[in-house]
Amino acid sequence: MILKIDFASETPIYEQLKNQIVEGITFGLLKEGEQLPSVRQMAEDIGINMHTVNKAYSILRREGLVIIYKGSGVIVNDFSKMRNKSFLKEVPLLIKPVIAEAYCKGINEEEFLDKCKEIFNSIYKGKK
Amino acid sequence: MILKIDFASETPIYEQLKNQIVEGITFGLLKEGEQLPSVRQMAEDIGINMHTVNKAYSILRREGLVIIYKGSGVIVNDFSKMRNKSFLKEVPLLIKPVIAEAYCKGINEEEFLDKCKEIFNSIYKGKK
DNA sequence: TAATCTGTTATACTTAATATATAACAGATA
DNA sequence: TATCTGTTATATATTAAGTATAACAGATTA
Repeated sequence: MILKIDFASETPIYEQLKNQIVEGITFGLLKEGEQLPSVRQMAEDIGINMHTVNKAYSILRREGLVIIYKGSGVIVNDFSKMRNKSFLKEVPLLIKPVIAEAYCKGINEEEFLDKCKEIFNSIYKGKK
Repeated sequence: MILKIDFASETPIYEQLKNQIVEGITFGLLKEGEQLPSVRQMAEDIGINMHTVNKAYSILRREGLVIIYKGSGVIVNDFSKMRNKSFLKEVPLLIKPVIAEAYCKGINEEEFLDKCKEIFNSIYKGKK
């Protein structure tokens, strides 16, 4: 899996890393049970500090997306069986600002939903 | 219009303020041509610094959502005629991480799109 | 005209988040 | 026994965020 960190971005490195791993899992680039590079290896590959990687991994563990075996390594959790209903309540809080800005800039409901559907379609494509 | 700032939030104050004004415009709480409180008045109302308000206002001007008259005040721009096609390209970048996380946590396409539609419906409700 | 409002700019300061750097520790593996 | 794994601790540098004061120029109003 190829990771691209934008060092000029306002988004923190650990968050970019976390997001890309989540997307890797979602879009099928990272399979269930697959092992992630060690914190040191990942840090060396990207050219960042070990602790920055560790921060991303820890967040992923807290969210249940990976399992960390102390002394062994980090593997992708079986999220197909997972169902976190509570996150459904957070979705509106996350997308409301995006929809508001989009609407102000002349983007209508159909256009917005199409973009969402495109993303879901690329998820299904990665799964087949 | 009622503004609620969460001082314990990770989201910066100026960004919360900006988002709530954008949402105010979108959901019809702020009408076109309506004047916003001055940077000093708004700062006093919320209990924050003048510069923090100014930062939010400046961002809104850069995005074309308000017009600032130096010496006079800040008014809501006529965004009904505005169409910023370039933002349509940014939408996937903004919602992709949200969809990815939602999908990992067992939320499917229908559930996600329903949340989006609910938000759009509340926009239409505010406009009628 | 003078006073007072508006946004703007400049400077200085404090706090917190981010990221790095080293080191050491305990569990797992070869 | 080495060497890998994640983890914890400590220290440091940098940057973003927020505050505090002050001054400036344009607009408004008494």
